Amino acid sequence: MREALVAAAFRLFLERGYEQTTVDDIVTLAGVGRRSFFRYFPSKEDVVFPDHERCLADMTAFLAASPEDTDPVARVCDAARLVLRMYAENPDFSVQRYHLTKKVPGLRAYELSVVWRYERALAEYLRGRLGGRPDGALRADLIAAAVVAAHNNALRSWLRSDGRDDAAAAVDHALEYAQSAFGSVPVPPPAGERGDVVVVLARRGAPLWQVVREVEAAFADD
Amino acid sequence: MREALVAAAFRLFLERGYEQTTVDDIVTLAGVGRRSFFRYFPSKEDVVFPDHERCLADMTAFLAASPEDTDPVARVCDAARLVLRMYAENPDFSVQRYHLTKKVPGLRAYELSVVWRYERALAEYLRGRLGGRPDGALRADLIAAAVVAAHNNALRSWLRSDGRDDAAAAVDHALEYAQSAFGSVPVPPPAGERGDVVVVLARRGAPLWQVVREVEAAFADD
DNA sequence: CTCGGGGCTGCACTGAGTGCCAGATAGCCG
DNA sequence: CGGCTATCTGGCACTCAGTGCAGCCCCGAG
Repeated sequence: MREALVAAAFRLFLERGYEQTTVDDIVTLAGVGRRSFFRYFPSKEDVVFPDHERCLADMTAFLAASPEDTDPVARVCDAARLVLRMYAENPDFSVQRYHLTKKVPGLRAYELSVVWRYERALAEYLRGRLGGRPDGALRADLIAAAVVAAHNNALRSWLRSDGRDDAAAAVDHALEYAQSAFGSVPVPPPAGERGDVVVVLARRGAPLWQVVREVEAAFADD
Repeated sequence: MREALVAAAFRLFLERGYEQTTVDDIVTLAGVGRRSFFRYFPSKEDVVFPDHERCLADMTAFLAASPEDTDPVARVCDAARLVLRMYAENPDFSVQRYHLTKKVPGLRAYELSVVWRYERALAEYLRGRLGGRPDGALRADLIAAAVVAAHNNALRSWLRSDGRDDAAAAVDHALEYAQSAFGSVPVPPPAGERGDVVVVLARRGAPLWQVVREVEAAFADD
């Protein structure tokens, strides 16, 4: 039933556009009652993202099942890879949907709210792990945002390639980048002790005052 | 006219809730025709964010007017401060709206699409400045996402305080944090030369392999 | 005074989403 | 086999957001 509705909807969306297709069109093509559509999909937009609800549940379960001693940043990166895997499971479907959401503002808005829920899930997990730290919530939000942005960047470039590029490699590269930016917030030092590796990086061209601030920030940590 | 509609709308929204208020209610209270509402606001949601369109235009103008030799990361941070200033100009209005959007999913979704447009503006500017660099687009997206997340984190904590905290100080602190994470992508070295300051930072607890990768990345830059 | 244009209004219409009830279907028990 | 219930489905009527259209008023130009 769900599958029949999704199939009918996408046929019509691709054929004559999203806004030119009414829910009545979909249900008559699928041969079911109009009321049943809204039983399976709370809104017309939901039929375009039929598996995100399940994926979000998978992600929260994955995060909830994290061992205590894993690097939380690496863990949220792995959580993001879960989403990519969902997209990669049906490349054709994902590419079609990409072209649809690219040109329909309403769908773009809906997608944003979906992405936002993923980001909140990551941020909540990170808040739990960075809770006591100074600026823990701020760090959590920043890392979640960066991980999501890296994931989306890789995902979109994969979708733009019509699913031909290597999605996993692209997302690995992008996430490594995000991880490197926040490499300063990894596994907390074993209780009681404090980690002792403190080095400073500023790439070519960084103004000196920034480097100094970095050093101060590193030591002001606790 | 706009102001009358916004005032009437907010009175009703606060009094009996957003979804319990119809557009007809608003226009009868404001004493104008229903059709005029949709002349000023393309949708019911728009009346809740009456000044974002102008603010977005201000931000794009601000970015377009950037001198060539400014640090692009600092520039987008300043652009974000523009948005905060808009919120801070009408603290009461902002706080009321915050409580409204917090509990109405439709408004939250709308807000996300507004925030997304700000983020796109920042990312586009950064892409222009980081264009040639390796992974320029990826860096641009990451920095934009982090800056927006930092701004939102500070903004929300200010809104939760009912406008009593110091918004500017909070956002400065949050943005400095975001800036420090990406301090490695500042003003490009003067044409022809290459900067020579290369140091490495890993805060306490960072695994060594990550530090090594940072060093490699720093030198693989060009 | 007349004419033309811009803003305002009312009206009628489409389409999304909801509540309600009736019919079908499947499974379970006697 | 018959009946009973729970769940799924279909149809109907309704609300409300959003749009196109046509008329209206007001105001300035000639």
